[in-house]
Amino acid sequence: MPAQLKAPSVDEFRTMLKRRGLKATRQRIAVHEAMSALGHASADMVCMEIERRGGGSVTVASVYNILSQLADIKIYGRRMSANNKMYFDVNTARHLHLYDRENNSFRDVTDEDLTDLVMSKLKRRKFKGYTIEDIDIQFICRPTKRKGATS
Amino acid sequence: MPAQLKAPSVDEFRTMLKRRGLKATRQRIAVHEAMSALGHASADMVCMEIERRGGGSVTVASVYNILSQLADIKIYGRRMSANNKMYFDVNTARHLHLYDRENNSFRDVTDEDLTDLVMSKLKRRKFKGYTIEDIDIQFICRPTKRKGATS
DNA sequence: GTGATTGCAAATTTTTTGCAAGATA
DNA sequence: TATCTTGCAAAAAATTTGCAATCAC
Repeated sequence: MPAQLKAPSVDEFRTMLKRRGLKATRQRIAVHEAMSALGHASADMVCMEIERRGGGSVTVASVYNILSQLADIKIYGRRMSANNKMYFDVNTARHLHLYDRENNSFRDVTDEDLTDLVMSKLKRRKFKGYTIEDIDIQFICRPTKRKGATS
Repeated sequence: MPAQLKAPSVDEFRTMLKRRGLKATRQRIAVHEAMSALGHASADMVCMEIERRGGGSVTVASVYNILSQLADIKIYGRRMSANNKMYFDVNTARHLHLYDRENNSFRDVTDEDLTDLVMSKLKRRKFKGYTIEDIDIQFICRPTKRKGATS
């Protein structure tokens, strides 16, 4: 079963911020704690998660700004979802994704072999005029229906 | 060089519509002609393309509705872009994509081998609770800078 | 203290919806 | 003609921005 990758601890996160010259504000820490719990989330999901855990809230606008700033400096990753929302990924280590198109949710999939395979095949392909920065592999799935399933 | 896949001709498109019991309206044909020229596009891009080629315009709202309807019945595909816009793909045949993150544009990449490889590897992986419907492989690229390039 | 950061509210941008008017089969 | 479609305008949803107030260092 594909386990979720582990997110950087709050301490590690603080260090990452410091290294970039960013301040460890209550809001940024709250966002990271929410993201650690969620794995992959959109701004409003992060907001709700922060509320849910109590201890002060953060404006949606700030959450947006924080998330995209963290993604810009590659502490988080960006994921595009089919429901017109920007999702962020707490983990930047290379991995694949399983996208549940019904619930618009992501799960991590680790498969070194597959990634390596694709990468090595790739070396043989050059796309004129472009530099490949990353490869995104995603399994588009639907939850398997089963009787008696509790939604 | 990765050639763009060929889109269904207008006649083929008419047939596809008929098969689904949809009427071949001026607007739908215009959308398809624009999509054929563009390959991958968002609603507003389609709108502009329709204007550009003259011969009557179509409302953005209608373009949205037409595109998503066509995607729902799998005549078109949906692509998620990094700029928070829904892109549509005139072609539904399985293929890979090159995503230009600078211009937010897509190009088709055909690579039977790679696709087959991934598919066969995949058969060995089962994700409990999910049915895999599709695999999305995308190369995230940036245009290679070159001197004297005309933007 | 001081510059970085957030809150708030308002502006943008993208997508969706309701319903009358218009077009297609 | 009967129904499916579109236009229009307005609503909803998602994201961005400006600036004063606040906080971390």
